[in-house]
Amino acid sequence: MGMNAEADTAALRRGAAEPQGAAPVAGRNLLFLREEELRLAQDLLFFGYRDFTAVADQLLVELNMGRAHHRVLHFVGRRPGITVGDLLAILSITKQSLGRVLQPLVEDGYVVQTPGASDRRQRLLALTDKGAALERRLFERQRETIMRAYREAGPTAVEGFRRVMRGLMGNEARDLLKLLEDEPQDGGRRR
Amino acid sequence: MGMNAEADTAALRRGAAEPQGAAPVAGRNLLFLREEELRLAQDLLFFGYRDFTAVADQLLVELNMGRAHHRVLHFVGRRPGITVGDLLAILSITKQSLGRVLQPLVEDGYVVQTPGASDRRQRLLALTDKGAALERRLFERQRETIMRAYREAGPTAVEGFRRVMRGLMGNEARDLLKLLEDEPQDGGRRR
DNA sequence: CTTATGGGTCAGCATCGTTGACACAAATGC
DNA sequence: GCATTTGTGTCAACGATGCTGACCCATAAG
Repeated sequence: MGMNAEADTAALRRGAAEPQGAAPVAGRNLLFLREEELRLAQDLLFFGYRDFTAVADQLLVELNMGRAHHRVLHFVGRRPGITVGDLLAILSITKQSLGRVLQPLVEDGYVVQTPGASDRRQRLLALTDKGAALERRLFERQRETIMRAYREAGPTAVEGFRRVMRGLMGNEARDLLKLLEDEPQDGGRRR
Repeated sequence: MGMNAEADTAALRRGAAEPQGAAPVAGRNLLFLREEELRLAQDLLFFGYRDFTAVADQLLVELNMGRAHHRVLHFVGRRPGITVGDLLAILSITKQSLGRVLQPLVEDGYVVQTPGASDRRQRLLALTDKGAALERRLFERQRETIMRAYREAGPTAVEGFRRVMRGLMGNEARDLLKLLEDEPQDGGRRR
């Protein structure tokens, strides 16, 4: 299964009016770049993301929390010891917006802040047991959704999904993603 | 680098893979269903969707509109002649929330409402030329993003991406998606 | 010692989602 | 033919989550 259709036909790129209707699927050159296919991608992203987030939202409502809380729990869980600054970069929100969500999470004992060892201005974030437990409950919901989608689609499709999703990101997001994927327990974030 | 105990325990807790009891895909391992892989999926969806929507947001800000406006323009453009009720189902929001966005779009001449032929209570929605032009400008932005991702990933990956995204949706969303993919039911422009 | 940086916080505002209640015209049922 | 249901609009109030501007503190760096 060859991937990589690097050859870019300028005609297709510029959305030259492709024939609709009886488009042969056999050839599968760069047909997947037709306008209709790209519009479909918009739809897929909308519905997919909408339903993916919806499953966790149900639980959040019961806890009087919002999606913003979930995002914090998720990324702090992903990267225990993360700095506030890095978290802000990941979420792409302002300090004030984060504060409004983070503060209650700390007060309610879901997240702990500890001064950085090398830089005591930092407040390194981590989940408490309580926070980890909640994050896990939220994860279990989405896990079901993702697992079903992955299992039905199969490994090859999953690999393709990953490639496309990475491609949708900007360079900055790709770097942030690497941060999350790294194994080191306490990545030496230099400043 | 001070060691972070919480990081270690969290990492350990996450380590174990657990192949679930479903029938294995013929001859293939299910490693892509490990917890770490599923967490990665969460990250990918977050960053991917975030950056995908961000490109259009820039333009929207200049026009004093929000993402909600874009969604309406998109789906009305996808389905000219769509009823208010169907649009509500697609967006999964309330009549009131839609009204706040739709009303200005109509007043500013981006969308037109025409009484239904068979049911005159309905207000069938369609884009005006002005609306179609705006929707196209927004689309062009996202088109670049999707096109790049698709081209870099290749046809096989794109097919996989589609399969996974469909799998993430609930049944209801899948039905709605079919509605959008159906042959255009006339009612307006098509480039 | 001075300045830059990581982080917090107050005040106010915008967007976009919610519920509840009510209005009205047209379709539909009996 | 009248009662009910349905499709849509709308008012009022509230909640979650973004934003900007301004200012503070503690610590790091030069």
